[in-house]
Amino acid sequence: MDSEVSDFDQPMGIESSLEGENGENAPVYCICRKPDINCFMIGCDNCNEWFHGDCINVTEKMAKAIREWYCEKCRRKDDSLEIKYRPKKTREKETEQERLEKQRGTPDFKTDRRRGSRIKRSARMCGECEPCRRTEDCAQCDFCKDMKKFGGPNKIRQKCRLRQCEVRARKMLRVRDEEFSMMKEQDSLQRDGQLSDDYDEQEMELYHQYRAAGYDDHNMPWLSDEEDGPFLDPVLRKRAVKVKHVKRREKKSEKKKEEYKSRRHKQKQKHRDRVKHSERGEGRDSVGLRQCLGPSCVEAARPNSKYCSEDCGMKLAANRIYEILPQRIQQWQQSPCIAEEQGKKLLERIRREQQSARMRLTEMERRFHELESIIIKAKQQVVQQDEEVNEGDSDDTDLQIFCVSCSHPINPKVALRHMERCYAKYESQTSFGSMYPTRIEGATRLFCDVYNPQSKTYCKRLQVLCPEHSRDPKVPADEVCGCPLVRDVFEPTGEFCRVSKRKCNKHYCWEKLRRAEVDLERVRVWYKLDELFEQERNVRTAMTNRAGLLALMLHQTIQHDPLTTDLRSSKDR
DNA sequence: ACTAACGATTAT
DNA sequence: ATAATCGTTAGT
Repeated sequence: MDSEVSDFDQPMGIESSLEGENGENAPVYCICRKPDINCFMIGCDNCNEWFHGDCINVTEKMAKAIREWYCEKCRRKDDSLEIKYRPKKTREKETEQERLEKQRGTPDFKTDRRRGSRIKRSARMCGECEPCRRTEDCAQCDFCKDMKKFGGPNKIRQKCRLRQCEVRARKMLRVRDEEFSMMKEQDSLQRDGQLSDDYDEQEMELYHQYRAAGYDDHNMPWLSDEEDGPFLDPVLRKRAVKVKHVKRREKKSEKKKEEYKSRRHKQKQKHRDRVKHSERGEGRDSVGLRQCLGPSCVEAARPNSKYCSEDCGMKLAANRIYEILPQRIQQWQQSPCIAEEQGKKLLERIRREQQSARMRLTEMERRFHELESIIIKAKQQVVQQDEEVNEGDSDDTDLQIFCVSCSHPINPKVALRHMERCYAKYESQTSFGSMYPTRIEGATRLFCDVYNPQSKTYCKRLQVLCPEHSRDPKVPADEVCGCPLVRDVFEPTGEFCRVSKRKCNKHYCWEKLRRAEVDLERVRVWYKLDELFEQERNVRTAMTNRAGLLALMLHQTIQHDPLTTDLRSSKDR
């Protein structure tokens, strides 16, 4: 939601008084053009202006139900803009507006796709500053490193420092002072670098680490590049990490000392830091141009690159592959691959399951046809006029039944009929759709698949029991019920119920239910098959990738102890 | 005053 | 169901 209670809404605490400096050049808002922000405000999703709830008669409570809000001016200018409300789940009572929306049809069926095109605004996001506009996490700040996606423990759970709003995020969450200068520098480095796109921040960071660890590319040209991480000797790599940690600690103690000094002094220090960083990071490159690392190339490298051209980079990469790959392939073939064995076993199992699923499918198709022929046969029966079925009817009359859908008391005689209709009534009020039509080859009559242009979805109920898109056909007066009669619940007698279909309360809609039973099972089998196919595909991809170029280049199997080639101990198997 | 941690809420 | 990220709090 784009409306919000501003963080100044609460009584001034320590924190907000600290942040008060943000309001120094207080901007004005709303139709009243006053700088007041100590009350509930709502932002226009078109012009981004903020409005006081009181000035435009929108309460905080109303705003809770609003998903997109547009000010009057914008709405007057552009007719297509209308305030959108969120569909309510277990929220408080429906608002008047919401109900209107509902009556107009299925209100929210994935029609709202404005995310991404617009920056969201909230209590902690002004939506306008650079950090708010940023969409990528920097992957290097402490918050990023904490994130699961960057392999962190997810303990801090704050968003990337570079994405903390300049205006509204808490100060302590924004970019830290001592890191700020470095990041800024990197930013500008990237901006005027010719190959700026090839260097993202992560790579820059790696680059810095690498420099910090004291390697010199010229001694080890093979190990000089960004993507070389995995090739580093583990010992060397460890040392690199250590160096980095030391640096961290130094930084910390430096900061502690500084806390005793004046603020002014601190800023001076910051400046010095910046100079220091730039010297270390870039100084040499900008003065003496480096030579391109391309094989036998004598050109100068392009700024921010190690090569004079893409071509040289590619050549070097190709050479690298020629050099390393044959050795890797040999290594690969030397040791048995357990994952490969397991994969094969898994594939076998999957295939067996596929086999049985297919058999089950044929069986279900057979039953499908069988049922259809039974139904055809049943229709040929003649209604038996005289025998008005009244077994047990008399003593049922004082029994009371309540409909499971509407909870009204109903006559047991018509209970089935009523409940079926009642259920259909409610069921047809909801939609059950998917974006895609069903495409199953060789399958007849499974899903309803009626297209709903409003929600752009296809109905995914079973066709035979979709009350929304198919009415039960009107029963002609002379039609027979025709339900196959059974003995002991399951054993068919070969006879059919010969009561008039309109009058038979016992077997109401029996064809529909029997068809649904079969179809449901067919759907299940199809799902199972689908799942198995996917599994098979996954296993296959894994197996192909395992000995693929990339994997061979990136990983290798090290046999730490030649005596135990196969690390599986006997008890494992 | 500050940070790490974490439950809770919201978005996807 | 999971990811993102907010507000709160205990600990330093």
